[in-house]
Amino acid sequence: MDDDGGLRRGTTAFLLAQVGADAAARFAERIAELGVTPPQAGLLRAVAGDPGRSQQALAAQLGTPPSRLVALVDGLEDRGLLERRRNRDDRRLHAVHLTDEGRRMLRVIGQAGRAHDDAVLSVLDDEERAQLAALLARLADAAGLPPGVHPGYRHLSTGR
Amino acid sequence: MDDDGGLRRGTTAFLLAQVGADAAARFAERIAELGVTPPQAGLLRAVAGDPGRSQQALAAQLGTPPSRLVALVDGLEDRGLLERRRNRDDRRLHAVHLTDEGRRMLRVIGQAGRAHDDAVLSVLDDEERAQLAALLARLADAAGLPPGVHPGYRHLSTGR
DNA sequence: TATTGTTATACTCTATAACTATA
DNA sequence: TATAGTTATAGAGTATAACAATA
Repeated sequence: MDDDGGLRRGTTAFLLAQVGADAAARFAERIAELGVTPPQAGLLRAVAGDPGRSQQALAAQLGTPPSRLVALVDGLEDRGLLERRRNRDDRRLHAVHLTDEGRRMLRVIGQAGRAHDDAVLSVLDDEERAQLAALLARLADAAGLPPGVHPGYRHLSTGR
Repeated sequence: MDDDGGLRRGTTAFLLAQVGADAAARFAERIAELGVTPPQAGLLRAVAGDPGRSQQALAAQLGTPPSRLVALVDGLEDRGLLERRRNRDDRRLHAVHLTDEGRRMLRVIGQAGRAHDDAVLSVLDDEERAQLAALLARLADAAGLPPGVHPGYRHLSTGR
C-alpha cells in the first residue's frame, strides 16, 4: 500500500507547498508563451471583475504597494491590454479598464488555466477532483485567503 | 451547500497554488523566529538525510546552482549548524556535515513543522487529513516531484 | 492638509560566468 | 584538461520613501 500516513513525503503542509509551487511554476510557463506573467494575469482578472476602479483600490484588493501596481499597469498599458481613463470630477483618479485586446487575452488566459488545471489533476478521477477542490476551499476559507488573489502579491516585510 | 464545483474560488490548480503559497509563507514566518529561512531548513534536512556528501551532490539533489549552495552552506557554517570537512584523498571535495547544534536545530525545525502542519490543517478531521495527504501525494508523484525538495530550489531560467 | 498616482532608490534573491585549487 | 568549489557580476522583482498633481 505504501501508505505511511503521508510522511514519506514530509508533512501534508509541506506537500501542499511543494505541489502548489510546482503548479504555479507550470502555469507561469504556460502563459509565458502568451507573453504574460502570473502577476499580470492576476491584475487583468482583478480589473475584469470590477472595471473602472482606481489603482489604489486595485492595490488594496491585491495586497500590493501602489508603486508596484503602477509598474504592472504600465506594462499592460504598453501592451494595449489595459487603459487608464482619467476621472473628470477628480483628476487624481485613474480608472483602469480592459481594452478589447485585454478582454481577448483574458479569455485565452482562461483557456490556458483550464488546460493547466486539467494537466495538474490528470491522475485524479472526477470524484477525487471534487474532493480535493472541497478540501482546499475549506483550507482557503480557514486561512482567510481572498478568492482569486495569489499570496504572491502580498508584501512580506510589513506583514501585510 | 455553497458548492459550485470549486469554481467560486477559481480552478483547483489555482487554489492549490494559493493555499500552498500561504502555507509556505506561514512556515517561513514560524521558522524566522529560529533565525532560519526555508532554503536553509531544506539544506539542513538534505544534509541530515545523507551526511558527508559534496556540495555538488547537494546542489544536484536540490536542483540549485553550486554557487547558490556555497552561499547557503556559508551562512549555516557561520551559524555553527554545518561544517565542511575536507577530503584528504581528493582535496577538492568538501564533505558537508551537521554539527551537534545543527542536529538540535533540525529537531526544533521539525517540531515547528509539525505544529505548522497542525495549524494549516486545523479545520479538517483525521479522515479528511488522510484523504488530502493521499491526493497530494499522488499529484506529487505524477508531477515527478522529489520527496522533501521544494521547487523553490529549482532555477527557472534554464528550465531545470 | 490629505490623497492619488508616480518616480527614485535600495534591497533581496538568484543565476551566469569567470576564476582558483586540485586532480 | 577536467572537476569541485568559490567569487564577481548582473539581472529580476519588489518594497520604501520622496515627490508632483490635484483636491
